[in-house]
Amino acid sequence: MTDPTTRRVTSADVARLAGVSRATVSYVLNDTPHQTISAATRSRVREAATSLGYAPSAAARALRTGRSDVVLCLLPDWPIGPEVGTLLGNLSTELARAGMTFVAHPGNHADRPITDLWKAITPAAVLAFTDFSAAEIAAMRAAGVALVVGLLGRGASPPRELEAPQRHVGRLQAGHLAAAGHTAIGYACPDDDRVRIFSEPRLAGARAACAGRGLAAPSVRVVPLDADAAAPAVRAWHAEGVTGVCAYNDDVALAVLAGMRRAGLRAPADLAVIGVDDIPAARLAVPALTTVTTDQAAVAAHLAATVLAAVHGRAAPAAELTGIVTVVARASA
Amino acid sequence: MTDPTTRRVTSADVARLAGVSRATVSYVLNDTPHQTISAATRSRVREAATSLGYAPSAAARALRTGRSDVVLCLLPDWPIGPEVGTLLGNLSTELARAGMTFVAHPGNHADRPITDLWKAITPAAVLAFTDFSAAEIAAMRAAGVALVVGLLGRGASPPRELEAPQRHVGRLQAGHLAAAGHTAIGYACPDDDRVRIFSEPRLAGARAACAGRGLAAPSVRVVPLDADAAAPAVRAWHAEGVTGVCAYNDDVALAVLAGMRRAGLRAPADLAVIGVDDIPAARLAVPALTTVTTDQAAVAAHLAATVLAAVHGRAAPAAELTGIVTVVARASA
DNA sequence: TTACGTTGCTGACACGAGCAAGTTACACGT
DNA sequence: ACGTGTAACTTGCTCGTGTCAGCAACGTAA
Repeated sequence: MTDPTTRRVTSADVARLAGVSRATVSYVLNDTPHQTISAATRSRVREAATSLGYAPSAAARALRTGRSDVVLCLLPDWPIGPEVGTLLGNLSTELARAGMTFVAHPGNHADRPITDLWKAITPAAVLAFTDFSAAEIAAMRAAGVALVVGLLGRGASPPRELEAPQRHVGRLQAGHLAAAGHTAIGYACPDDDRVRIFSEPRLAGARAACAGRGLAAPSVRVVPLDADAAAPAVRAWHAEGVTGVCAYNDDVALAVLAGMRRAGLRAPADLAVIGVDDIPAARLAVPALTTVTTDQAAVAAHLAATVLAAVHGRAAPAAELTGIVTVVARASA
Repeated sequence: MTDPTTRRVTSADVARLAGVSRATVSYVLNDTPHQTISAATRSRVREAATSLGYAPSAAARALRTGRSDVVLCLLPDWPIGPEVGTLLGNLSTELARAGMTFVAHPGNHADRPITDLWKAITPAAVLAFTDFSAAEIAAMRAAGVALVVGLLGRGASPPRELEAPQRHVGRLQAGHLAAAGHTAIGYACPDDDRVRIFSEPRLAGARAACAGRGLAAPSVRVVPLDADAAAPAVRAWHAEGVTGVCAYNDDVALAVLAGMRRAGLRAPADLAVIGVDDIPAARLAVPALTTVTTDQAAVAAHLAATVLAAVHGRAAPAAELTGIVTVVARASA
């Protein structure tokens, strides 16, 4: 497989074949401004490059320029769903348009200190869902990372990039239930502590929506992803008079529906349920699940703009990230 | 944000502070074998490095050594589910253990030619779900990529790494239905052509299982992820005497169940359904969905071993990748 | 005394690309 | 004839690291 005999094609090879100097090759292939190179030479160089299959060395380029055009996203250690998947895809497209390369690193920060990452890749920017410690940020700076963005984080100021839309998700859920006449509202959390970083802002948004309408704060219960385990929580809500439940996401919402079936309750008559994400299973559930969906393309565009602005030394763009969250009304609420 | 005043800490800075030469710093920090360095000097260098917060430059190291310790995975352009997510996570852990760094690039190969990738990153190996063209492979080789692995691909020889387990998925599905006494079997495909690369081997496996038992080939129908749209397909199967359906994945299986509800059929009495992936919604469905699950940790371990072997110039390990797929029997089949 | 091995370190050269500064050659204006 | 300008290049330094060859000092055996 590995073939040590075939040497790498360098710009020197191209220069030799085209009969010019290495500098000229660099100028031509990078379209360096303020350089006057004849059309004939340009095409000779281009031809030589393609005929040799020349590909510039990423390492050498990064070393020389000091920057690397790579944006690294540290993924959380819980399994990512399709929404995060599309977010990453959109982000990649958006950044590629600006000449940057987006890559994601599935995180197992327990397994491996992130510091090991910098001796493999030196990104121009790092995105992460969780917050960084001051020491981690210092380490990244030392390794040459220009920008560090924590997307979510408890009580950070200024609020993190994704904090506002996540809060709005919860606000919309509770608002939808309130608008339908529900006055006692529940909030269904997953039993996985690792998603706290997402569930906390959503719950905060739901709380705010209730407070804004003079309703009692949501009754929070943990709902495992299992019908039998979910049933007690559902019964407890019913007993305390809760008539509408906001779920952390669609999976949890489906668990609430399953628990209701076990408990002999009907949605939305006995308990209305609203989820988040609009996964395919949501529209296929019985009853079809009302949910809240986020325009991932818009989020990606905003994050990309933020990264690009910071990398180029401009101020971060202010954007309205609440209009991109919408309710998908179906039968369950 | 960007602070051009603070210069990067280099090994020369460390050397100066420790009062030794740069070479010594390199030997100490890399634990280079066959180098005799006194314990006193070693600790002086280590101390200087940590006190300065020294982090070696990934670019310079990659340039010098010619290799980069990075394994890049090109993701397909359809949204990835949690299974692929955990596969990536496990792969990352497994490779990290061997000192390699795993990153994933969400692919939109239409948007951007992959060749642009190599001028940002030069990976030691590239994994991809789709097949590469000969030209693409040549381009990667030219850019210094040691190993290229296509995980799936139609009619490739030798068969791709993931081909066998994917076929086995289909074989297990059909086998489970046959064992339950079903003799006329259907196969439910998604309406998204982009997942062909996965659905084809699975369908082939189901076909093989039917043929092996003397049954007719599965009746293939496209089932969109919508109850109303799925109902006609379900009715058609019922009309032609099909009593058991293998679905491409759990989402499609849920669509079949939803279509059955529309058509007034009951599972598993009228039509048994078996999915793939064991997503959370599967166990919460009515009836609870029987499905097939893959041990992603085992797959990750095998892929990691393959990559490591190739990078180090050893032969690829042969592994049995069929025992890691198992049926999760629930109510729907 | 001389030859030789070991310990502990340093000097210098690559790796491949970007870019500032320098060098021709030629045209133009006076 | 002579300075000036400019098109079209080239020379040479630099980025930060790994590593080979070498060098002094210090035994130690012949």
